[in-house]
Amino acid sequence: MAGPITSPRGPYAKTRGRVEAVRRIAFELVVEAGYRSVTIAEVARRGDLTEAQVLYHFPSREHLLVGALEHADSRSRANQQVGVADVRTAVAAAVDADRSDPEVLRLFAAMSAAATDPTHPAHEWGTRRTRAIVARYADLLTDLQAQGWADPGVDPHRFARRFMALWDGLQTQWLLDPTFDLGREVADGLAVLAGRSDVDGRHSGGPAQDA
Amino acid sequence: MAGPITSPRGPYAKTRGRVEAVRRIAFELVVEAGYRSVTIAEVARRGDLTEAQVLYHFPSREHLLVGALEHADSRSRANQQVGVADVRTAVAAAVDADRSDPEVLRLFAAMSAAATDPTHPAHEWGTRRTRAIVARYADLLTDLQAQGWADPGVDPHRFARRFMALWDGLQTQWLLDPTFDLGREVADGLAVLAGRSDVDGRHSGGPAQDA
DNA sequence: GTCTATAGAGTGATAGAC
DNA sequence: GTCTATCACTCTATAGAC
Repeated sequence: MAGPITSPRGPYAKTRGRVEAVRRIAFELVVEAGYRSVTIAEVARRGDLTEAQVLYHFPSREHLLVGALEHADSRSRANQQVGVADVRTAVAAAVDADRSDPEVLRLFAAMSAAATDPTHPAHEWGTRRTRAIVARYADLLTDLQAQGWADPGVDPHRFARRFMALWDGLQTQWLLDPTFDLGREVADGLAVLAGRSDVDGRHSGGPAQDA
Repeated sequence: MAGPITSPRGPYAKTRGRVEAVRRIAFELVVEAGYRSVTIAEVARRGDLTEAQVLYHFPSREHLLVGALEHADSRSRANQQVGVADVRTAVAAAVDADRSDPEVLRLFAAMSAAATDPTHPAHEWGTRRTRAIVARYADLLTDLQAQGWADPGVDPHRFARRFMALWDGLQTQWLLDPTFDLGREVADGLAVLAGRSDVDGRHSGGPAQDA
């Protein structure tokens, strides 16, 4: 796993504590007021540090945002042990958990796009995240196939890519205009991509509730 | 259609020409060096304007980027009349066209995420874009159903949401790590979402060429 | 390794001239 | 309506002290 990207610069250090504290402050700022409100000056104020101190540990504002992201990752990893008992309800639950902090989702969306540039500080974070998620979803499909829920003809890796893309894309649409049931759309999308022709995307419960 | 968001402030004006020129300059900067290189100073230099002049027509850097986006939109609208003869090759062709300017795609991805915030200058652009695309894809599915290519049980509006989400998501993944065939993935994803169980996502050509 | 001091570039707000 | 002038703030790079 190789540790977080914005790690302490040296092996000694007051740094460990500082860095952790700053990450938390940045994260809280995101939750409270959105990532656009995260500024070096504001983080310094809240942490009772000078701007130069913050800047020493996080060489740029973008690094600060990556720090907030990592803090969010470590937090949600705790809640992440969803049983695979019923995947669709598990997915819906995951969506619900996310939905309570839309500003964090916004940060994820913005960083995922920015991370696309190899020179961006979030690049490594984005690469790791994508690899990890694709691997997890591929495993998920394999399980679902073993349980007879998913079509055994679907390739797990390609499924994983698609499901991740679909989830991220739906999330962005939902952040833009939260008038549809994200949990339902993600869950139904999962079923369709898993090759279940019985469940939705089709006949089932009728058209979604938005226009 | 109501005209572009970054429209001239008044009805008279040198403005029309200026604004158009600046939009073009910003767009070209994106193509050449990525959206991060778009700065008020650089645009002013290239347009032989003062920074204050640029700032008058585009009250912030973000507005400038929206301008670049609109320029891109108007450009691609020309090439956009793809026949629906063979959808999958049409999709692949669209992907190819896009792929020649990855920096523009990056701008789209970044702005789509940022537009999510109702106070962001790109919000209206994002809302319009999403509505337009969803409407277009819904029509597309209806056509494909009429032709017997797509499963008639699939709801066009929900399909449209999904396909847009999938395409956007795959594009971001591809920008991050362009080691898979984006055109193929989008085309196959379309088939799966349209309810064609014969085509891919399954048995067909074997696993994709990347790990 | 940690931090101070400083300076330069980029962003954006305002008051007022034309 | 269009633009000049000016200023305050944020970000970031650097040199060097502790």
